[in-house]
Amino acid sequence: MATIRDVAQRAGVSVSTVSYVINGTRPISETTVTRVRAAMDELGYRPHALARGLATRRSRIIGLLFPTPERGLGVTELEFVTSVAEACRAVGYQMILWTAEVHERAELKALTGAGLVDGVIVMEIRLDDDRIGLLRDAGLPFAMIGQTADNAGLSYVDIDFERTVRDAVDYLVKLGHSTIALVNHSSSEVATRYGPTIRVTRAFDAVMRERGLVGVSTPCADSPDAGREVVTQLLEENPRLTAIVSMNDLATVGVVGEIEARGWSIPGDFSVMSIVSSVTAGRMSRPQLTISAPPAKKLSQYAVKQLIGQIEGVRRTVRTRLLPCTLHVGASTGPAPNREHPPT
Amino acid sequence: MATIRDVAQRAGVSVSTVSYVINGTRPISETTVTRVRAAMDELGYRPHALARGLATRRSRIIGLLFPTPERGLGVTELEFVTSVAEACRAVGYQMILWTAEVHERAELKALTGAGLVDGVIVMEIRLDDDRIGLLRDAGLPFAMIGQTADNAGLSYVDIDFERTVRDAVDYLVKLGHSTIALVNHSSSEVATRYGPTIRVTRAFDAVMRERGLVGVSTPCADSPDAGREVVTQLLEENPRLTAIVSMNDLATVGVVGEIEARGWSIPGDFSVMSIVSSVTAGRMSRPQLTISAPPAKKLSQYAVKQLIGQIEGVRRTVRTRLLPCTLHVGASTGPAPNREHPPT
DNA sequence: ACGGATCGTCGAAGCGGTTCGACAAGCCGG
DNA sequence: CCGGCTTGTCGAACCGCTTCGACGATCCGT
Repeated sequence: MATIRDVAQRAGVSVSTVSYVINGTRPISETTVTRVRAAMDELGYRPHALARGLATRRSRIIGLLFPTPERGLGVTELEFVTSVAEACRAVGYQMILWTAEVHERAELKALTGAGLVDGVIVMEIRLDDDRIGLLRDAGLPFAMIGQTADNAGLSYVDIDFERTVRDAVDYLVKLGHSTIALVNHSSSEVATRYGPTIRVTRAFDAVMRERGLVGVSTPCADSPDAGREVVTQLLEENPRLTAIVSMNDLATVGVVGEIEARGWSIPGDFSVMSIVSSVTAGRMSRPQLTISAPPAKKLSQYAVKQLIGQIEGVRRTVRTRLLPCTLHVGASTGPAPNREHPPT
Repeated sequence: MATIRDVAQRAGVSVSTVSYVINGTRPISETTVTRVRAAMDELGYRPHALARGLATRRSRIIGLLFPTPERGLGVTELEFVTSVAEACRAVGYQMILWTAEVHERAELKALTGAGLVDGVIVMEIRLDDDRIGLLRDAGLPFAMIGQTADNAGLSYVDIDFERTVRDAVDYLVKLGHSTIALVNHSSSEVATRYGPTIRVTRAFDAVMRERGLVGVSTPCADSPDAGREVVTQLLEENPRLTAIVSMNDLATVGVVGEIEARGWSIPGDFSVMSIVSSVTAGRMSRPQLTISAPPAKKLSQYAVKQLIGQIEGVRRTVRTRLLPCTLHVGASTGPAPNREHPPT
C-alpha cells in the first residue's frame, strides 16, 4: 500500500504538503495541487485510517450500542441498525455494532476506553438506564435514540409515542370506536422500565380520559397465546370493546386469532391495529394489519447528525427531536360495528 | 487518558517493558509484572486501539459486507448480523457494518483501502458475484456466508440448501404427501443469480425426481397477493397438490390465505411450510407455521473463525462448511388428506 | 575463575499520518 | 530601495504503541 511518503516523493514535494492538499489545511498553489493529485491517482493512494486517526485523535468511527432485546429481534429494530449505518456512511463515518448488554462500568470502559470510537449512539433505552450515567462521566460523546426519565441536559431523538398513540386513537375514534383497549408489552418490561412501554401506557390512558372514552390498557407477554388470553379477558371485563391497539406484534397474532375464533370478522365486527410496528409485520398478517411504523431513517439521521455535531464540537446546545410513527392503513380496521350488545 | 508512557513511569520501567507485559511478547520477571499490572490498574489504563493497530498493522476490526436486499429486511438476516457481531466480540474483534452495495472496484477500494479492516465477511452472495473477484485481487482476507458458482480455492460457509430441501420434503413425504410444490423467490432473483433461489430449485427438482414424486417448483413475487395467485395457478395445473414448501415468507402469507379462502383447513386439508425462514416468522402466522430456520449463529461463528484464521495466518487450507436449516414443526403441516379428488 | 548462555530490561526506530513553527519568495506602500 | 505581509512550502515533532538489537547481570559447566 502506498503511503503519503510515496506520494510526496513522486510529486516531488514534502510529506506535509501532501497532507495539506488532502485536508485543505493550508493554501497550496494550484500547480502543486495538480501534481500531488496526479501522484495520488497514479499510486492509488488512500490515507491510512488508523494513522490518520492516531494523529488527529479522531477515528471517524462511532459505536452503535444496541443490546438485542430479550423479546427477540424484530424487523423494526433492524431498520434502525441499517439506517444508522447508512447515515454514518453518508457523512464519512463508519459504524461499529455492539450487541452486548453493557451495564458494568468495566465493560463500558473496555469498549470506549480503547479510543476506537469517537462517540456512541445508544438504543433500547430504559427510563433509568444505567448506561447513560456511565457514558456521561466517561466523557464520551453520545446520542440517544430513546429517552431516560430525566433528560435534563441530554440531547436525544425518539419516537413521539404520545402522538403515535393519539394518532392511533384518533383514527379509531373517527371510525366510530369508543371503547378501545391497549395491548402492551409484557409486565416484565414495565418492571425494567423500558421507556416505550411506559410512555405508551400513559399516553393512552391520558388521551382516552381526555376524550371521555373508555380505555383499558393491559400488559401482555410476547406470544400469540398471551394475545388470545388477553382478548378473552378484555372482553369479559368490557363486552362493548370494539377495537384493540397493540404494541406487541407477537401478541397481535393471537389477538386477531382469538377475535376470529369467536366468529367475528375483522374489520367488520372488530378492529385491530398495531403501533410502533413495521410495514413488513403488517403484511405478514391476515388480514393485512393497519400499523404504524417508526420513522427509523429520519431518527437515525438526526441521531447521527447530532452525535457528529457533538464530536466535531460544532453544536453544544441540547437538541431534542420527537417524531411520531406514520400510519399505514391496512385491512384490519374499519367502522365501529353498529351493535348494542356484542355478538356472542 | 493514560498512555503506556504513564504506566511505565509509574511502574518505574521502560515503555517496552510495559508492552511486553501486556502482550507477553518477552519474558518479564514476576515482580516487574506485578508492579506494571498495579500501575495499569491504578491508572485505569487501556491500550489505544488505533495506536496498537498502526504499530501491528492489524486493526482487529472486520467488515461485514451486507447489502440490504431489494426484497427488504427480514428477521432471518438480522440474526446473521447480530451473530457475526457477537462472534467477533467473543474473539476480541470489532465488526463494522457496511450496508452499501459494492460493485465498483473504486467503492470497494474506498472501503478496504484505508486499512481500517483486517478482512471482510461477505453476505448475500450471487452465483456470479462480482465482489468476490474484486476482493480476491485486492488481496484482502475474506470469508463468505454463501457461495458463488465456482468456489475453487475459496473458503465459505453456507446453508446446506440441498439438505434443507430434502429434510422438508422427507418430512412431508413421511406425512403421506406425494404431490408437492415449491414456492420460491421472484424470478428476478433467479435472473440476478441469487444463490439460494437457484440451489433450492435444483435440489427440490432433484429430490422429487429421485423419490418418483410429482414436484413442481415456481418463482413467486415477494408479496401475499403473489402467493395467492400462485396457489390458484398451482392447483389448476395440479389438482392433487396437498402440500406447499415455500422459501418466500411474504408469499407464504398469501398461500395460507388462499388455501383457507377455498374453505380448506390447514393442516387438515392442506399442508404449508416455510423453509429458510425463522421461528419468529413462523409464530407470526396463523396457524403457526412449520418452518426451518438457518443456523445463523453457527454459520457466523464459522465464518468469523475462518476469516480470523486467515488474517492471523494460522490456517491457509480451504475450509468449507454446510449446515442445513433446523426444522421447527408448527401447526401448518399434517398428514396428507385422504382424498381421491380434491375438495372443490 | 572464566567464557558463554540465558534472562530481564532498555532505548530507539518505526507504523502513517497531522500540525506547528520557520522560512524563502513575491508583493505592497512609503 | 527597504521593512513588513502574505503566500506556499518544508522539516521536525508528535500521536501511542510494537519490536528489534543491545546490554548488564546472573547462572552454568569445566
